[in-house]
Order: sequence, then structure tokens, then C-alpha cells
Amino acid sequence: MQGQNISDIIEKYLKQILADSEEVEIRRSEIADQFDVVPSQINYVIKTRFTIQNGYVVESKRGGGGYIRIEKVKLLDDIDVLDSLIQVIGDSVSERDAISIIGSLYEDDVLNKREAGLLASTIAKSTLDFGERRLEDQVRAKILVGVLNHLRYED
Amino acid sequence: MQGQNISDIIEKYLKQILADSEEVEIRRSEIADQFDVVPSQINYVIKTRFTIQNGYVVESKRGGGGYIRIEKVKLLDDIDVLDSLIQVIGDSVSERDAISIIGSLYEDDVLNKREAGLLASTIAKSTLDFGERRLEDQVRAKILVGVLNHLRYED
DNA sequence: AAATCTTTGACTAATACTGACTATTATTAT
DNA sequence: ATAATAATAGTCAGTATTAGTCAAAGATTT
Repeated sequence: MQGQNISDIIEKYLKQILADSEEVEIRRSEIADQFDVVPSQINYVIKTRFTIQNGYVVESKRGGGGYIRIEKVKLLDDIDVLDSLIQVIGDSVSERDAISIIGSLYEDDVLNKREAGLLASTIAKSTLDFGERRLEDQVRAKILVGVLNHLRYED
Repeated sequence: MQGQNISDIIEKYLKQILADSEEVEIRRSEIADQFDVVPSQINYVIKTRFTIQNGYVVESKRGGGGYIRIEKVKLLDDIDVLDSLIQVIGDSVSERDAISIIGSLYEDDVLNKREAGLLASTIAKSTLDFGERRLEDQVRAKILVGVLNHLRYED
């Protein structure tokens, strides 16, 4: 039974709340005060323990009335497929390959026809017309990876 | 759970009225008095929450009998609205504005929740993380315009 | 000893709020 | 008519209030 450092304790505290409710909303400085740590440690706890891989989505707002909200989401079953697709894409992908990836997601019923069409429009050559092929392919990779990461969970 | 700051509360108040009627017309000083804020904060609320990206058009008049009128519009139904939206996007758009636009399309029933979520993932800051803000905003603009054009000619 | 994880704080970024000053329109006085 | 005054809204820059980043220092594990 290790895990007595303050980050683990804060993690436990937040997860206890999340055991009862779908989400938890905090004011960063309040939690920091409560556990007597600097505010940025809250960011550390979130970054290391409330990742999307663990099934958490985090939103925040700065300024007056600011907050950090952690939401527990249901992870999908076929995460391995997404992971391997992300690996295949790497940091650069052609329009042709991207279209075929979207097509296979459609074949696998991960996306329906309209969703596939929408996503195709985001990665189309005509949409991403920087006059620079290398950049275009890199941008397309980022978009696809972003989508695949989103598909890890349901809303 | 959120909505702690007074701007959010004023926003909510105005949108509540707009839920029933096509438009709302206010006297700036009255609303400012009602919520105990300085008049210019009403401008702040409008400028940050009732933009064309959010699906609102605002008109006003100064002098005696002056007013501020907020009208809800549908982004895709009206060519002029769509044109001014694309003009506002230009070749660069922030994540916040892009999210607003996608949210407006959802409210207009152009997109369902899942589609909006997918598109949001394509333009998210976390997705388009070149370490260069200018490029990030430019890419986002291209993606959004690509999607808007796709939606315009979808059927 | 090296590698990894945790803690800290200085600096940055985003959002909200305020008030002095400006601009516009309507009304009243001359 | 024209000018002065009143009654509105707009702008902008400064301050306040939050959260985020990052690298260095410290602690723990391997």
C-alpha cells in the first residue's frame, strides 16, 4: 500500500467525488489551499492521473469564476484499433491514406456516412491548401489523430 | 455547476428571453443597474457571448430612446449570414470562436451532438499543437471553412 | 548512481471587470 | 434653423482574477 505522497492523496480525493457523480468541478486555488500545495501541483496531478487513457476529460476556464472540470467518460472497447491507427498515421499522412482510414472506420461502423463525409472535408487537399505538401500532410495527421483520440470515449 | 461570474449570469438571462422570442431589445443602463455592473460590461458580455460566431446579430442606437437589440440567426440558412461568418473567420480563427461556431451549428440542428464533438476534436488546441499560435489559428480557419462549404453543398 | 517521479515557483495566458473618455442621436433653447 | 444640452451606447486601456507552462530542485525507486 504505497502512495502516500500528496499527489496520490489529491488524486484519491477527486476520484472519491467522481465515484458518486459524473464530474467534479474545482477551483484550482481552493484545492491547492486545502492540501497545502502550490496551485500548479493540481495541474501535475491532473496531467499524470486524469488522462484520456484513464477515461477522464478535463476542461477549464481562466479568469474570474474560473474552474477546472474533470469528467469521467466511458472508454470504448476497441481502443487497440485506435492505437494502431494512430501509430500508422505517425506525424504525416497523405490525403489518399487518410481517406482510406476514414473509410475503414466507416466499414467498421465506428463512423456513419455523414460523419465520414464531414471528416473527409476537414482533411481534403482542397481544404488544407497551404502550397506546401509536407505541412499539409502533417496537419492532416494531427487532425486524424485528434479525431481518433476523441473516438476513444463516448459523450 | 458553472456560471459563477456575473457575465455568465447576464448571458443566461438574455438567452432565456431569446429562447421564447426571436430577438431581445434592452436599454444598456437598465440591465447594468439590474445586475449591478457598469454599463460597459454589457458591451463586454455582448462582445464575448453574442457574436456572429455564436449565431447572434446585434444592432444598437445611441441617444434618447437608444437600445441594444440582439437577434438570433441561423448560420447556414441565410447566405448573408454565412458570408459574414466566413468573412469573420478569414484566414485565422481562435479555438474559442471555432467552438462557438460549431456550437451554433448544433443549436441550429445542422449538426447533432456527436458530429459537433467530432468536429470540435479536429480544431481543438490540443489537436493542432504546432508550437506556433499563428499557424494553429490559420489551420483551424481552413478546416472550418472546409466544413462550412461541405455543409452548404451537402444535399 | 541513474532514472523516474514529485514538488515548487517564476513567468505566461486567458478571462472578467471597471471607469474615463468618445461618439451618436434626440430634445430643448435661442 | 442652429446651437446647446441631455441621453443614450461604444471603445479602450488598465486592473483583477483566475488557470497553464516549464524548468529546476528535491525525493524516491530501480
